[in-house]
Amino acid sequence: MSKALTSRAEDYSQWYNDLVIKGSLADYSAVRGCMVIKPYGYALWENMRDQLDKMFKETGHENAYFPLFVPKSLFEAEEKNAEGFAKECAVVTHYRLVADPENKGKLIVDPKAKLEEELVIRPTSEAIIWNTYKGWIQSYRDLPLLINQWANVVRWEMRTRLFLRTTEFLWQEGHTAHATREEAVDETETMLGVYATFVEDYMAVPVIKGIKTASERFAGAEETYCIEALMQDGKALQAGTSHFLGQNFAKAFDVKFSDKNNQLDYVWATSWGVSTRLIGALIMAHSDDQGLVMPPRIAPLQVVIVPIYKGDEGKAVVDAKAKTIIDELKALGIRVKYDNSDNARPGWKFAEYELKGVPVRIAMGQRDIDNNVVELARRDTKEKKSISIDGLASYVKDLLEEIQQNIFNRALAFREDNTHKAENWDEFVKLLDEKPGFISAHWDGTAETEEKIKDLTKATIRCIPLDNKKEDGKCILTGNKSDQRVIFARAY
RNA sequence: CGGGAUGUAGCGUAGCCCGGUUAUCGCGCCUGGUUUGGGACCAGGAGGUCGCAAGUUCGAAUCUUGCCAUCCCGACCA
Repeated sequence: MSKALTSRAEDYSQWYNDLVIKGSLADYSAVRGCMVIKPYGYALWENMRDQLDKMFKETGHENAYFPLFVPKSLFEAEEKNAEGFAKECAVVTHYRLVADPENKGKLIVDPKAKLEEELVIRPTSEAIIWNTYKGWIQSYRDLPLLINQWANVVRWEMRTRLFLRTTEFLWQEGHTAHATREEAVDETETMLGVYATFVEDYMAVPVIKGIKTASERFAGAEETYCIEALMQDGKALQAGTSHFLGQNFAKAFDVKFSDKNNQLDYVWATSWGVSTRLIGALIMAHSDDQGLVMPPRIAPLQVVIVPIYKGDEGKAVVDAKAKTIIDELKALGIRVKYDNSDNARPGWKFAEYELKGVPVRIAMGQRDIDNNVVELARRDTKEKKSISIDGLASYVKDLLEEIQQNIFNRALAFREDNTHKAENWDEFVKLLDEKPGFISAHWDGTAETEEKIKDLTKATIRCIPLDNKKEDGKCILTGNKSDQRVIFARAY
């Protein structure tokens, strides 16, 4: 079986490091479960972030920034939320170190510098944001309040997984306040749509939009919407969530507004987020045995040009020709790199840029220039052909779009090939072991059954699809009546 | 935090059971040269608290104990 189909994101990273390829996506830092995002990986994140940010603004949102530290008393305010995150909070208890009197050159926490009230490092920012909103909202004229923040958060998980579950991670979290339930629900669904569009159209990863069951719901939410993606090893990955928070936070933080009739009511809330986990999704959805495959729309580099030459004079000739091509590509807004470094030979460069997933590679040498062509290689299909230099830039522009489509179609075909229906328990168990992927099956709707299935098989209900058709059937475990299928899978 | 495994150069490793000169090999790195159309070749070179600490011993990478870290499996999870 190929590496791509057996590996998780962290294996890929390890694999690149094993081969000592420069520019691998991440390294572990000294802190357990944290990651250093190297420039190439960060460039990818920036492209993702810029696109998302644009989409948030198009839907009327603004960015703001709230503090990293959350006083414990604020954190406690919304009980369910606090309870849900309590087990994984990093907590600041002191504000100073002093020299260790018993151990020269070492430092200890100064016992005299104990904080009156502990500070929780945000695992999510509802508490501090809603405490702030309290001062911002008095009237229906202040609503809706549509704010997003780009930030880092810390969740001290028992077990970490590179990209998918690091102790500290980068994300965006939107927090909105509305006058009515309907408007808040609309917002929740709108933002889920934004995520689905982004992940499908830009990351080329097909997703299923759905809602979580009660037991998988975000702590403090009334309803959790999600997008679920399928990785190449047949495991599901929750790629983004959008929560309808009801009036829970407004009540916990006492955020009320006067409506047009001067009636006082609590505001309705949503929150939604995606994180650097999406990078993991990208890696696991598209990579193959030659390395990463970057969808052109968010690829840090869309085109790399590798010159082939003999001696300094030969190099000068190719450099000059390449210059005109690069200018044309840049004029069309294409992210291009010309790698004429003398450190590595062409074959080495080919392999390296394949590992990095650069969608299009152009190789050119004297032979090509004489024929007014270049050799053009696609990362997604590994096809190579000679293309005329005339009109090359627009050809490449079209090709990038074609690659984007092809990568998405391939991932979609994979998902369809690995989505099965199970009609009874035996089929369900057999599918899980033999054809891992999404399983569409009937469930009686109870938390007990869901729990039992999880215990028996490790499969969880990923979501109840939003576009679900009603269909009479029997629960695969209990045989009780069911009126719709839900999506099961083993998940990350 | 429970069960299992592993720690030897930047990375991957041999050696450990059965203690004994200067710790093995490959990749990478440095210098010089020849090369350059799919991860080049030759020659020379640098790089090690053998995870940490204590113990046993004339002698410890190797045996013992403790600690630390990492990985896998659970519980937890964007």
